[in-house]
Amino acid sequence: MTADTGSGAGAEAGADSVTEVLSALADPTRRRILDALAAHGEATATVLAAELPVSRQAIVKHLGVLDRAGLVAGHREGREARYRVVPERLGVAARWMDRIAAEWDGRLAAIKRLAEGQGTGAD
Amino acid sequence: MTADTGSGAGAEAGADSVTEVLSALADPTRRRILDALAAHGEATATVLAAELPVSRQAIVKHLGVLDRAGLVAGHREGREARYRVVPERLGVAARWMDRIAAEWDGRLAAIKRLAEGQGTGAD
DNA sequence: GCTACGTGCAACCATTGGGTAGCACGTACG
DNA sequence: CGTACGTGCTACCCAATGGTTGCACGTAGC
Repeated sequence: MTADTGSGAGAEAGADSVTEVLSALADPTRRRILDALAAHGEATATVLAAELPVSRQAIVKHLGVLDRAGLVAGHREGREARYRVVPERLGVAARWMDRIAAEWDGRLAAIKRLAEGQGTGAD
Repeated sequence: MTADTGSGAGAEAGADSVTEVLSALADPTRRRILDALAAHGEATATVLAAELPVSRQAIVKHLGVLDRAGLVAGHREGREARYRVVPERLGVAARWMDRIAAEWDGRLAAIKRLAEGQGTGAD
C-alpha cells in the first residue's frame, strides 16, 4: 500500500487470492471506493475521502486491502499518491465463480441422475 | 436457517444481496462447506461437521449465513435437516462481477481517450 | 415407555475488521 | 527559508464474526 512498491498481489497468490478478492469486494464502502475510483480514473485518498462519508485514514486502509487483492494500483506523483482501478482481477474472480457454479451444476446433475435412474444406468 | 421456512434470500433482497453473497463466499470454511455439500448433493450439519475441522454448531452457523445469501437451501427430513447447494446465486453474482468489470473497463478506456487525444477528439 | 441420536438454542470467548483521532514526515510553493 | 498541504504511521475503540461448550427438545428405534 506504499503506492510505490505497487500491488502486493501483482505476482504471487500467497494467502488465497480468491479469499482476498472476495472479502475485499464484500465491503460496501470498499465497493463505493472502487466505484468512485473508476469514475475519476485516478484519485488520491484525500479526494475519495471528500466524497465518501468516511475519514481519509479509513480510505487509506481500504485502499490497502484493495491493493493486496490486486483490485487497485497506486503510484506516487509528487507529494500525492494516486490510485487507479485494476479491472482484470474482477474479471478473473467472475470467471472463477462461473466455473464453480458450473461445477456445482454438474455435480448436482450427476447426483440427480444417479438418484432417479438407479437401475437404468443410462437414463 | 430453520430449514423449513426455507431460504431467507429466496424472495427479497433486503440488505444488499451482493454484499451477502460476497461476504458469504469470502470465508474459506464456508467455501469448503459448499464444496462438501456439492459433493454430497445433500447433507446434514452433522455429516459436514464430521469431515470438516469445525464443530457441528459452527457448521450450522455457516449454513445460516449461506442460506441468507441464497447459496444453500435446507429442508427437514424426519429428524434430520438436509441442506443442498443452490448454484443459481453464484452464477448471478458472477455475472454481476463481470458487468462491473466491463463497466470499469469502459470508463477507463473513455478517460484514457480523453487524456491522450485531448485535442484530437477521435484518437 | 425408555433410550439414543440428531437437532436447535443460548451463552460465552477471542480475533478480526471498520472507523476515528493524533502526530510526524516530506514536498510544493510563497 | 518558512509555511501549508498532503501523506504515512501508530494507538485506540467498538461492533461483528468465527469458534466453542453445554443444555433442552423432538424424533426414531428397541
